[in-house]
Amino acid sequence: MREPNVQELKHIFRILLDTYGPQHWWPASTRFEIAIGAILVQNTMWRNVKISIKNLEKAGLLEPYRMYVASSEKIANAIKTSGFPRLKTDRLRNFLKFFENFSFDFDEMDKLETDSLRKSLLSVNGIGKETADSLLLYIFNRPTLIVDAYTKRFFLRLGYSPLSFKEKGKSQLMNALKNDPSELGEFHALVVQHSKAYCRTKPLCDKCPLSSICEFGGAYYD
DNA sequence: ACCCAGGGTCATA
DNA sequence: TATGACCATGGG
Repeated sequence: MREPNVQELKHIFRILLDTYGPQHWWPASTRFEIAIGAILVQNTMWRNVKISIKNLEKAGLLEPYRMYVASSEKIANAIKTSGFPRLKTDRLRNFLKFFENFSFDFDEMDKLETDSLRKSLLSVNGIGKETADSLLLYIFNRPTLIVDAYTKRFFLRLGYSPLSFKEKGKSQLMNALKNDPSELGEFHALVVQHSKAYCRTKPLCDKCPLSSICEFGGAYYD
């Protein structure tokens, strides 16, 4: 077991990009919509989140202050298709309460340094590491490597050690992607796309575009 | 009928 | 630090 070097990482990124093309993440028309979607998509398929967002739109709640003053019941009803409706309603409200400290203005949040912005986001009950990093990357355009279950499995399947996505490996990967938020955002989206297609818990290694460098033999899962 | 999804929190050891 | 229960709907 070893860690990937910069050349290998660049190669992997190139294959993914050539195979799947740009993923155009995060799919949303406003920054507020990204924040809402990031909370709703927790342990949930994006397809069901889209329905919830449409429902919020129809209910006139897809706007910070409108959602802020809306009843929990109204919100929960709109986001039902995303699962955990009561839990996620609380999380949305927690975020809005936090957002109020910045006058419901993302530009105000953007004034924080990345480290303190990340800590601030993590202080919200319902925003964990992955959600915080998604917001950092896709709302605030900060260079961030998002490490989710897919990412971990992705590197493990390729034969790399778990260190690949701890601090040291993260900076290595970020270097390979030039610390560029645009490329980092693309990479995460590509890993998710690739995982859906070939690298689920039950892998589909036939015709996998990474088969030439993947050491996964199908003998174990995760 | 069973398993999983673009997680996070909290209690427990 | 590291598991496990829990949150709940929709699709394969």
